[in-house]
Amino acid sequence: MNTFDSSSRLRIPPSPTGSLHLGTARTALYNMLLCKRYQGTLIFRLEDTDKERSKSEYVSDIINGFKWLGIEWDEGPFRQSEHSFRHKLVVQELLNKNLAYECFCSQEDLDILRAEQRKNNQAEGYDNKHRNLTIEEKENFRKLGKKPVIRFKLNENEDIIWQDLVKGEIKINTSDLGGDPVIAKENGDVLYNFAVVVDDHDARITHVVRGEDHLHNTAKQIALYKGLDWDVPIFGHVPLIFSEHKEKLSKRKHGDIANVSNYKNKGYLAEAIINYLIAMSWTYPEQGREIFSLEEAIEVFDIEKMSKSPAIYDQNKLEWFCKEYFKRLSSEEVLEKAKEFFKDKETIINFSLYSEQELISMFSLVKDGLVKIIDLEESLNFFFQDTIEIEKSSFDDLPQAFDILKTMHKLLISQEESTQDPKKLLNTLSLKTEIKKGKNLFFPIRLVISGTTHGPDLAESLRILGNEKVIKRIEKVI
RNA sequence: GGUCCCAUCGUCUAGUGGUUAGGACACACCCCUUUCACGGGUGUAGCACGAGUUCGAAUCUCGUUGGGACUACCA
Repeated sequence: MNTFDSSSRLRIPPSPTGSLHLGTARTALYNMLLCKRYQGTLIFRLEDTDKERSKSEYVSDIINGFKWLGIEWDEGPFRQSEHSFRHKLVVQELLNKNLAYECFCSQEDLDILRAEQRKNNQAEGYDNKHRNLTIEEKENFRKLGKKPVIRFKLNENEDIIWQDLVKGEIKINTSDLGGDPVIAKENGDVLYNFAVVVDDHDARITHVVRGEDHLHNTAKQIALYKGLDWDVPIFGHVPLIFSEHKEKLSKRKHGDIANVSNYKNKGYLAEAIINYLIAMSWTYPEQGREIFSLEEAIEVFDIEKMSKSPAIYDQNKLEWFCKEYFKRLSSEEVLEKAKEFFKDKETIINFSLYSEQELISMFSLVKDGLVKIIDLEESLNFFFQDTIEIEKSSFDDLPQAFDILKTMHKLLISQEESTQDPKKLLNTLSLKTEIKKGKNLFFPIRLVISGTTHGPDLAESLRILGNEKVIKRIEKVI
């Protein structure tokens, strides 16, 4: 059962009530994959019916995030708020058809009702009390200064059934939907479940692919489609991204990892994020294939092969993808990306301190194993620092450390040896000091030039740093 | 509480009635390396449980358990 073709119209409908969420990006990505594969049309719509919470800064964050990731759409961005006139018309239509009604229950009434239901172990929800208010009753409420919300009349005890693209048949009874849903607030603003139906219908959306947290909304929305006598789109509910504690990833609780801009700001590779996001819940048909481009995924992406269960966000796996992508880049490319990344940032990395050739050598030392551009500050900082801070105690477990350094200093000063032939320098040192174990020879030198025993290849590092810097650093210690 | 979804190594997954249950990440060990990495190799580790259907069940059915989502005049 493949329902997609070139007449398919899908959508990405983020809400600008927060910055771009990783899960939003992922469902957008799935929608785009499907659209591109079947040459359908992708509509971008901002769900900004909540005027209080929607902010223009979030709009640009979301759009920038999508652009950065390479998520493209065909139509839009549209704003749901632009359709408010149309929304009100449809509300009126529902009212006229007696499919919706005015409800004067106050928030307090509802709270009391819910508390009561909870106490009695009943399902919480509105009891549809105001479904059949007489004209007089309504007038009385109005005289009391009460303003109504509009509720949509759900058919009683009706099974809403649909064939979900990823979950299979799903059946939810209207009596389990928490009472007649409010479609328009007291102030006339329409609510999500209503606006989304009108907008999707007007945009001639054929497939709604979204997170499984919308499962119950879908039942409400199908009821609305039916009430309005509109064609019901095909639905697909993809699994959620979980945190390591197996709960829905949220920006409030999980901060940076849920925030797309965080990845961008730290210099992650968008291609790696995309690959990880796809691979999270879907497997490339070729056995064992994990690394694939967006273009390759578009060729073969299939929503029916989507996992049904949530994927736990795995930083290790993400970082593995990141490393794989950096490995596939040349040193020159990584250097270019770094220059671009650090361009407007305050950073220790000063590209004018070394020649282009030296920079390329430097980057080739750390390129493999790099997760994100910002990590370069840590792995490369010793090339740029004026003085290296070293804990004196670091030398404690290294016998002959000062012997090595003094010898090295002498060799360099006398120009018997040079950092430009680091292998020979190191060899001579090993012979002169009679140190066999590499660690005892290398660690003191590492400490002196970088302040740490971990880092890029020592010989190459010495060569790039050059005699002058190395001599200076040794002199600070001996 | 109610409704719905989900269930293969710690994690992501392959598997659609007959497999020594495969791969990847992570972890451990070994090799390579006069250091650090990279790379290569090996290993530890899984079908939640119980019935049923069947000659045969990770795979089909039911139940149990566990986890999650939803349950707004948010989206």
